[in-house]
Amino acid sequence: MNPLSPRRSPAPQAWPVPISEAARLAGVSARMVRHYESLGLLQSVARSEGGYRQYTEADVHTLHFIRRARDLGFSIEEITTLLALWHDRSRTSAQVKRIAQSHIDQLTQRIAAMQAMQRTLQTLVGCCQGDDRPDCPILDDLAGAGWVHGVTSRHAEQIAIK
Amino acid sequence: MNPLSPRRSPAPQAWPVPISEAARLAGVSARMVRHYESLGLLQSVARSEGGYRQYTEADVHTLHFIRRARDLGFSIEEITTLLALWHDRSRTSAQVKRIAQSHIDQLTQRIAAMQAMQRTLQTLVGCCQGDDRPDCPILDDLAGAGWVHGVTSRHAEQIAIK
DNA sequence: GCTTGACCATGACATGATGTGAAGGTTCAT
DNA sequence: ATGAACCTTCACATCATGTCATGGTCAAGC
Repeated sequence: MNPLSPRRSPAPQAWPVPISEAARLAGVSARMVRHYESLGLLQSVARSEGGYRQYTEADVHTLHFIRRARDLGFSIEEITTLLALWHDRSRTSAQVKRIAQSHIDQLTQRIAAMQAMQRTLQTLVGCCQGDDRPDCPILDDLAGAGWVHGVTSRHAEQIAIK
Repeated sequence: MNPLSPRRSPAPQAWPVPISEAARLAGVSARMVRHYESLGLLQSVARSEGGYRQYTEADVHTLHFIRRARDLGFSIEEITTLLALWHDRSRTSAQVKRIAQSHIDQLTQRIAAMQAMQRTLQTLVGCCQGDDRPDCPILDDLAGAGWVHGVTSRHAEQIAIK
């Protein structure tokens, strides 16, 4: 046998598969596979006599769904809902679309907040000589250019990030 | 005395001030003021006989610095460095600029990752009827449109977010 | 002086998604 | 039957922040 190949040959899948194989196929870590199960995203995983988890093709498909959703930035809570809709034959596409649109909106907000930070920083960096001298408009800003004992009123725009 | 005003009048600051006042002036929570101290961002906060922290104007200034840096998205670790540079008279503006630029670059990456998600989602949402029927390209994508038992090869572009 | 209420201190636990490590049991090819 | 590779569960760590619990302190009014 090829000494480089794992104990169970990776070739033409024989179901069910152990957790490491399920994780590999779905593109997540075994750690997260167990975690998703503990969160209820993956129901009723079969077990061997010795207590080992055994994954069916459907299980791996679900894991892959979760992976893809996470790649798109959905939270576990949102994924829970998406999975439920996926399995619900009486769902409406409007329900799914609403979740996706809401997520897009969240992304939009967070992107805007980060871009605001970026703009401010870019301005400061643009003003900084970046030489051997200690004078630095970046530190001046952080220290509060207009700081007078007591309250400041500068830095008005603070968009909430998350 | 005005029954609506707090125990200590908020008027023309008398130093030192207790933690609640320091927090209010700096725009952070008292919880975080203690936390920053435990992290070493704020050294040697004086204490009253009863053990209460007493903040000087310089302390509040430092807290305000931290607040501003956090608003710009700097991590505590970066802020630690920025504070050290702030207090280091032999610093060079190049050192500060390097940190800021590095942070801008991080922001750029994260923004790009989120925009990629957003684009993908926007495309999917644009394809979804959003009506009463169950057919939904969004779910189809998550389920893996081209999913065949075993590994998928779709969804190539995955920029690492953080 | 004693009570009262507002304030403060410390410490623990929670978040969300994930990694890491320890201690011990299982599987399977040799 | 042995040993390597794999699996199990549990606990702890991350990061910045909130909240809660328990108990001590301060200042004002009686």
